[in-house]
Amino acid sequence: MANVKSEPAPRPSPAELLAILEDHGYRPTNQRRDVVSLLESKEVGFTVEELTEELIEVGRATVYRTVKLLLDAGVLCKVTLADGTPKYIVARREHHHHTVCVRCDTVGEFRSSTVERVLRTIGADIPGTIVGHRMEIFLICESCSDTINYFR
Amino acid sequence: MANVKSEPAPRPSPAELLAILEDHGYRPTNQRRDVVSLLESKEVGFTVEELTEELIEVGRATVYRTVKLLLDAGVLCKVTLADGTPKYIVARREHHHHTVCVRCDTVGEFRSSTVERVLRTIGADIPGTIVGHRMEIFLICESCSDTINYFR
DNA sequence: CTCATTGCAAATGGTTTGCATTGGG
DNA sequence: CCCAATGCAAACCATTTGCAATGAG
Repeated sequence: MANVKSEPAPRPSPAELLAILEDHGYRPTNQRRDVVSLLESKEVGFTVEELTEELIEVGRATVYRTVKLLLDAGVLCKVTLADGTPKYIVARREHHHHTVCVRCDTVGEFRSSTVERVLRTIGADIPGTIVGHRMEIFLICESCSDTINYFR
Repeated sequence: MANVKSEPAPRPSPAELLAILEDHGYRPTNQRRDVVSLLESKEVGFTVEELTEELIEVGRATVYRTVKLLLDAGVLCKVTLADGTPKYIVARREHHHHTVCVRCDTVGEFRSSTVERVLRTIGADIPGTIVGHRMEIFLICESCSDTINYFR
């Protein structure tokens, strides 16, 4: 218990996301507005392809460009599933890690001060200057284990 | 200190790698022999493209197929660099994590019983059944920080 | 003789880019 | 008016696949 926070934290609103882009010097165009608005409905991790399908009015390249801007701004995270395919999620926290369900690919977010502390400790034993880390926990989520799957 | 082992452990020899493939029911063909032999000279993490360039006598598809067999057999690991590009390394240990130098992309290996213990503890606080994890530590390795780089 | 393995080239998935066009500030 | 931003299609990178040819047991 404690030390692990996996409760959903408040997510930035579309307006806030747009403001973040403006802070980085990018214009709040209609296309960018459309992309960040759509993000509001994305809860579990999505692909860029999904975005482009729902945003027929925005060119694929623009969607990718906007996703990249948001990635650079730190408001989106790219998560690599166990099989290597990429998904994106809207970040709720500054620094965090991801959980990925190996059955349904749902991506979650958690942070643990214990992990951070341990990593700092470990750092002392690893040659070089540590500048960051990444961690994913693979699991079978509750709704997947609740579902008795007769076909597996 | 202690608890973190980052010293190079003995690596499987080409003959051992080939034997592992045979154990999995795959024939020790000349192409596979060539691939595993080349692995012996690979210390810091390599791309499949590098392998194909040095193995002009082996078809690209065969190199990829062999890499996949070795990946499945657990003797190769795929590591995703900070920028998303994939590299491969020959695994020295059963379960371990990777360090990646953000300057030179050199991939290292380490394991830490502390990390494993902490992850088990955290598991109790995360909903679902944990089936695995992945972790990368990004750093600036010693030779990169030793090198004063006038061009950065 | 047969089936695993190979090589080629084409297809794939995810993403980026060149370039001419558009549209806010 | 100008430059940031866009859309399109082509390029790109890592990887996979279909299929006919090969080759080892």
